[in-house]
Amino acid sequence: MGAMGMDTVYIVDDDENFARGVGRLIRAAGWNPHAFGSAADFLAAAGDVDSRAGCVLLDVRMPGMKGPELYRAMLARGLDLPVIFLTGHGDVPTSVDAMKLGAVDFLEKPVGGEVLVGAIRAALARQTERRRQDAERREIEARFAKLSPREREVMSHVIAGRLNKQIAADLGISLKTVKAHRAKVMEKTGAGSVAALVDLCRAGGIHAAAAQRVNPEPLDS
Amino acid sequence: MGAMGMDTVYIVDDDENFARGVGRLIRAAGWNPHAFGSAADFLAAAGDVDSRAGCVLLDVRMPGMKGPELYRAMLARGLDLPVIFLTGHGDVPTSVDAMKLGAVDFLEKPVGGEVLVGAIRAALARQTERRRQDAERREIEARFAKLSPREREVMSHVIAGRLNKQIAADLGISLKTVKAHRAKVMEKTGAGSVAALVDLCRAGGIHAAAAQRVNPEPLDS
DNA sequence: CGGGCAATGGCACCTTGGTCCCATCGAACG
DNA sequence: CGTTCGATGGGACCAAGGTGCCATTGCCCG
Repeated sequence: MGAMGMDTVYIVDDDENFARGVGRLIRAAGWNPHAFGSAADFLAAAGDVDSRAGCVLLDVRMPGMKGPELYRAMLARGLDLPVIFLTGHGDVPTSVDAMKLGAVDFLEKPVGGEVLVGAIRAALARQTERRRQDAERREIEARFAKLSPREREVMSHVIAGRLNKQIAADLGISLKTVKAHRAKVMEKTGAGSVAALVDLCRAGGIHAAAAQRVNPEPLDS
Repeated sequence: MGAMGMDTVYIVDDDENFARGVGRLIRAAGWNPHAFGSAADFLAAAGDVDSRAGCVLLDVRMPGMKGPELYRAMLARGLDLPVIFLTGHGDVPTSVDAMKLGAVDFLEKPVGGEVLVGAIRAALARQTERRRQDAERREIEARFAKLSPREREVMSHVIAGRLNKQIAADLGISLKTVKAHRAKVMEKTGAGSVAALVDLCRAGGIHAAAAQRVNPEPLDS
């Protein structure tokens, strides 16, 4: 682990002098710099850096894999740390493509300390937000993980607004059994009401199984 | 009105020759071009072009208001048509700022016909999606518009998962009255169940009024 | 092999929700 | 001034949801 709760800023650049300078700047700003001399070096260590708060500064022009290529490789393997591109001789198409890909920023060397620190701050803010949402999502999914397949099935009918008797008919089981499953669902998910259960499911990306949804025309007055 | 259901592509560029050429290209691709010689001209006509399907090609360098400035002015007045920037001599910072602002693309002149058509296609697709969501949203809000203030208040408690008797206590009214309001809500919104009502409210951006939400810890087994 | 658990279901009872009927009061509209 | 409508409420009644207690069957695991 790095020290304390400091965020780590990974640097991938073949220019050692530049990396050293940026590293000092980052440390002075209160973060933990970690430099790699090539895309390959970074990917090799990627397994260890994942899941931590941080962001990456990528040099666009490097021997071997270029910055944008590395970013694509990262996304492909689910490592989506926020990326800031740095380049000595940037051209518009490259910067536009990088931004379309989701880069936080695209800066030209030499870059002012203030600008770089600001970009890193933005990247880390993005990362923090992403992790917060992930945590929330996983917390919710942990609740559904406790449900048996049958219980999940009943739940999908409940959040579709079906009555217990309708669910019983659909599944070919008795009313009592539906009530039993339903009670289990409410207990395991911790939802205190149908409304809360629906909220939970929506937040967890779970949707109703083909239900009588909302009427297209409420009143035809 | 332009002809048929063709999408309109607005062009804001002080170079008449360029605008004419691009106009021909756009027409050949099946869209309806509409050129303006300056940002001021475009904004003057903006009231008429709003709410229609389309996108805008903005020249970055023009006498008077520049492309990015115009884009900001558009956003400020709620005119958020998708924008594609075009420039003769682009620099990286400008393109990056434009992309951060939400531009669909940032292309350098001279631009290949294929590239421009592709960018326009992407912009129009973005616009179509935005309009679809807007329409959905307005359809849902139309339902809530039919509710009286009191009914909306009761509804917010219902989607918070409160029982009728609790709502009655909260609002200081009788159980019977809550039932009456609740029935009106279900009738006017066309929601066939509490689950459907919750869905409708979430889709319409309506949230519950401070309720007993979901328990933090479902089972402490 | 016995215990635990998911899935099933019956019976009884109580709480809630939903829906008829009805009524009053006040504000807004023509 | 009468009508309409929102907000309020009562009574009766039925349907639906929720709970407790109980039982059976089948599977997996130690």
